[in-house]
Amino acid sequence: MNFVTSHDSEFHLLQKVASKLLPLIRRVSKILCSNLSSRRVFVNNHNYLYIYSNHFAATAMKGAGNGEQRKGLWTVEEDIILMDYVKVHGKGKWNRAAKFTGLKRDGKSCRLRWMNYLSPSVKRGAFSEEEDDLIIRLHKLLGNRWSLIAGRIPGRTDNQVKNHWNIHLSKKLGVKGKYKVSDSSSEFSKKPEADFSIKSSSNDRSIPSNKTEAELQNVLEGSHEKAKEITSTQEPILTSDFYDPYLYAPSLMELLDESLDFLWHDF
DNA sequence: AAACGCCACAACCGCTTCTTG
DNA sequence: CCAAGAAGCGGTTGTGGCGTT
Repeated sequence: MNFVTSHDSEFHLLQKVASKLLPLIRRVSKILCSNLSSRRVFVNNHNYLYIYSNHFAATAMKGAGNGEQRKGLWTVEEDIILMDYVKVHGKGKWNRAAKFTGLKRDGKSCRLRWMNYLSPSVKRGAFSEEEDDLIIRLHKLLGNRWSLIAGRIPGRTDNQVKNHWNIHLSKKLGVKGKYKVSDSSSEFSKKPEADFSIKSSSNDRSIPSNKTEAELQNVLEGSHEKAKEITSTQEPILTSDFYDPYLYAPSLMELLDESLDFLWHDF
C-alpha cells in the first residue's frame, strides 16, 4: 500500500490503520463480489452506501399475501424501489407508483415515505437552537399549522416539526397537553377580529393578507442572522426535487473497482 | 440476562381541499 | 357544475432503541 503525505507521522498512522483494516476489507469485498450477479451502487441522502443485485427487489415483496397491504416501517429494499421509481417517473401519481413498482403499499404511504424521508431536500439530524427559535416564533404566530411552519424552515417537514414540537418544544415552553389549531396561544386565535384572516384551507401554503405576510417576515427576519450562520456552518441543502444517486454512482463504482483491483493484486 | 418503561420518530388514519376530465 | 381521484394536512398510534431495575 502506498500513501502520499508530507508528514511521516501521518504516513505511519495510515499504514498502521490500513494494516488493521485490510483483512476485513478483503473478506467483505470477496463476499460482495461472489454474491452480486449484477451490482448497482449508490449513496442515498443519508450517506448510506447501497450495493444491490437485480434479485434484491424480490425481498421487498415479501411479507404480504395476495393483494394484502404492507404496514409499518419501510425496509431498505422498499426505499430503493421507490427511489428508483421517482428517479425514472418523477414524484406524484403515488397510487400509480404503488401499482407500477409492485410495492405492497398504498399511494399515500409511498407519498409520505418520499416526502418525509427519502426526498433529498429533507434535512436529517437534530434541530438547532436557531431552528427551535424559529419554530417557537412561527408557532406563536400560526398555531398548529405545521405545514406552514415547516415551509419556512429549509429542509424540515411538517411531520418533523410537529414531532419536535410535541416532544421537545412544548415541554421546553411548559405547554401542557397538545395544542389544537384553535388553541388560544396562537396569535390568530387571540385576534379573531383582526383585519387579517387565514383561509380555512389547511392545504393553503400562501399567506392571504399583507399584514400576515409582514408578521411572518418579521419572524423570519428575526432569525435571519442566525439562519445565515446555520447555512454557513452546515452541509449544503440540496434544492433540487430529486437527488439522483446514479450521478454519484460512476465515481463510486470506479472507487470500488479500483479498490478491488488493488486488493486482487495485493493477494 | 430478562423485563419493563420511557422516549423519539416514523407511519397511519380520517378528513379536507385541490385537480382534472 | 359535478364526480372521482389525487394530494395535503394534523392528530394519533405503532415501533424500535435505550436506559433502568
